[in-house]
Amino acid sequence: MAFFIDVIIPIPLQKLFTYSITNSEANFIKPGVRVAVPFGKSKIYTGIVYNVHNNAPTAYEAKDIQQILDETPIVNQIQLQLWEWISSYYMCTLGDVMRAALPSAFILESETVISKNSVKTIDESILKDDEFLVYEALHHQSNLKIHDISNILDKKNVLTVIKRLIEKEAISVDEEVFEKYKPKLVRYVKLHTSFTSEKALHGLLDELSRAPKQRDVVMTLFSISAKTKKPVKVKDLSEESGASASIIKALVDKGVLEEYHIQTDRVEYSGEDTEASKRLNEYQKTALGEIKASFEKHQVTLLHGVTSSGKTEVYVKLIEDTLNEGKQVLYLLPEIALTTQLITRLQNYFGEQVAVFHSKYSVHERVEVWNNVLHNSAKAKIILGARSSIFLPFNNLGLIIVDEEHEQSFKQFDPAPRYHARDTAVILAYMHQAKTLLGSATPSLESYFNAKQNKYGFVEITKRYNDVLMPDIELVDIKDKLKKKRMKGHFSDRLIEEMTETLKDGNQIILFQNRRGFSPIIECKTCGHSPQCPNCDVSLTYHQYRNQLRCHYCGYNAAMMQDCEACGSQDLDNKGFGTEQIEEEVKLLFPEHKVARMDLDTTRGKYGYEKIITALEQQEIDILVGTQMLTKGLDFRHVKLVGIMNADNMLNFPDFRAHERSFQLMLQVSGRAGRTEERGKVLIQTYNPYHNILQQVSTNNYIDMFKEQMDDRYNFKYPPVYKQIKITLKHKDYNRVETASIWYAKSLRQLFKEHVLGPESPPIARIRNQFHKNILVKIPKQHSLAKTKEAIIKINNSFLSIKDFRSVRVILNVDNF
DNA sequence: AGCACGCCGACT
DNA sequence: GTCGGCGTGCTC
Repeated sequence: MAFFIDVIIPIPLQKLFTYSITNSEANFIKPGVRVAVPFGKSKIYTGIVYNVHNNAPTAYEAKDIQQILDETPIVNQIQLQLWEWISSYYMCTLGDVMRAALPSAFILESETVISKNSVKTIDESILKDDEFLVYEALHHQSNLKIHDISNILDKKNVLTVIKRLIEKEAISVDEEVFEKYKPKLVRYVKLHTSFTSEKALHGLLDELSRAPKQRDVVMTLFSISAKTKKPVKVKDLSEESGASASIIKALVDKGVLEEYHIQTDRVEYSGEDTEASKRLNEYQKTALGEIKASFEKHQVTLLHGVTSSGKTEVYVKLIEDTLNEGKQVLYLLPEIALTTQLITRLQNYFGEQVAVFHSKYSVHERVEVWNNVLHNSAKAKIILGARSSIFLPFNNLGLIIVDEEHEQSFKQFDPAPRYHARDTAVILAYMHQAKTLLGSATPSLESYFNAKQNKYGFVEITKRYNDVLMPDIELVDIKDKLKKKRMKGHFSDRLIEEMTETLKDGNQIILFQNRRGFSPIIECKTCGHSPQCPNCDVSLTYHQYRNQLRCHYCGYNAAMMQDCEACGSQDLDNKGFGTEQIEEEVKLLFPEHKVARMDLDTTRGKYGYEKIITALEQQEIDILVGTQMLTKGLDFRHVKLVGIMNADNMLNFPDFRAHERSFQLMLQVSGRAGRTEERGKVLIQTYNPYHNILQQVSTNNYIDMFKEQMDDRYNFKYPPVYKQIKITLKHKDYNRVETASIWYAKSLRQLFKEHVLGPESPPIARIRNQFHKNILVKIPKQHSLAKTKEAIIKINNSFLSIKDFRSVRVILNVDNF
């Protein structure tokens, strides 16, 4: 009987591809195994086996696979099921999901390798200039990659040159697949077995008496292995004995020492013994009990605990319980909250059972975590990770914790799969028959709504840890202050007053400004012109630290000009303000205090973020100015004052969630104030202190905010009352997207009537020279989401069959919030 | 997504 | 006249 496999290929194509395999391969191959398959004319891709069957395709001849890459599946059945769910719910291909799910080191791709034709030498005079350049390069290097050749010739289209060279039989090409992951090997040494007897050993030491350095090394080796009773690393031996690598090598060459390698993990925890988890206070204990009770009835439970209420301790207890049942735990956090602080805290409790998985890890490290989870290793019982860790190969999951559940960064916007990690986690937990705990001080409306609807269980902690009071929040009317001339730059007299007071007591201050850059916009005072990005429809932002103008959308940058490009006037003005300018102003106001800034620019690099945090922790910084980043993961005892420089720019953001987000953001930032006995103080500067959201923030009234926002969501048919799908069309020609989007919206409207909004140009209509158009489909709760998606896919297919529209890129975004 | 094939403008 | 631009179609 003939055997075939359906394979997922990591390209955005809807279909699976069928390959033929031999009978003996069929014994080996199981779903979830990687195979290398030929695809198209010359490429070789890594595919994941989806299933094995005997149905020969009728319309075409199935190709043979090139090789099997794994002995056992690296992806399990539950994962394949989850991939399936993501691809159908978020309207993307399985290939898209595969690309996002697997560490890139698992996805091998072939590369074309060019080498000189060794069989015959050719007459160089028949070669053209560019051909000769390549041919000559092959004299120095045995083989070249496509990439190397484009460097040599300094152009991108090199395929024609290569083709001509093949015709002239000067070169040959090969497709090679490279294994990207290499296990890390550590060198160890031991005494050669011929010296194990007492007598041989004495002989050896005598012999070495004339080589004291070498003798030392051998003696050190003895003492280390006697002390640790473990294999001895070359590195340790050389450090301990002070001997250079060459001395050790001489001993190995002599046959005195024997060298061997052991594969080790790159990520290893070598901390102190685990400490017992803390005892919970009364409120935490009650909450824990309630969560457990809630899990009896609900698969998902929402934990609403005010900032600093000690949610983490409650999580720790739940994790302990789950580990005792012998199950794995996934602890999801937004990327920026994954700080060393939290990692160390959990490692103190659970030691090496904690594995961390996030984007700053190298591909190698990720493969190791993946394998540890796959083999249910003791090193990966608890996974602490950002959104992509939902893709790890869990086989025995008992609990998923989604901390800071309201965070927007759980949703992936680009590229596909545009999944929401919190919602996907709920599905994943369901597939494992596991429980999900969502935690937040400011839950998202949708989660709170689900809890209200009794879809989720609900538990609250209303008191802060150690009964610390909630910070005192004061609104400062800067419109009034401005009128009364009580503003110094962007600082009101109230804020300066509180800052002075705080600094006098030796406490720290955090200033929050929701915008980066020095002053986003440069404007000519004479003609009103402001420099624009050539690729996007935005004004360029001024960045003082490099004295340049930058575009936040495409990365374009230019040197800051001296005079206006339009009229030549030298009178240029800064409009708006960002973190850099606040930092400058603070330095002028409080010259004797240490000021630092935390935003995307200052936290680049692997440890940029940690450095600032440590400095603040050790009180090397008195005043920290920053953006969003400040809201997460910081837990400092000496921050007493938090200043929100301008509440209005977030409230006025054109998005249906702007109010909800502002509320969450302001409360989260406020939560940074006064985490110990002393009560913290928060000042919010605004032009509109009577704004409902600000009133709700200042009274910490989540319920009111929820009710009022939900009314709006009902009235304007927004989530969580309605579901929504956003369709974005992109093209470099404005007229093309325009007509295309009108066509698309019209087709949608025939089916969904008034539930279709748009097409509309987004506030920034052009990004990277592509014009955008948005169409929004709102789906009432009683409508079937699946049917709606089917209909959209149908419309999308007819859209793509129209010749004029084929070049328009369509992006479908389910739950685009 | 790649990559080959095929048809039109700007250069030796 | 060729080189190289990118619109179009296909991939088991």
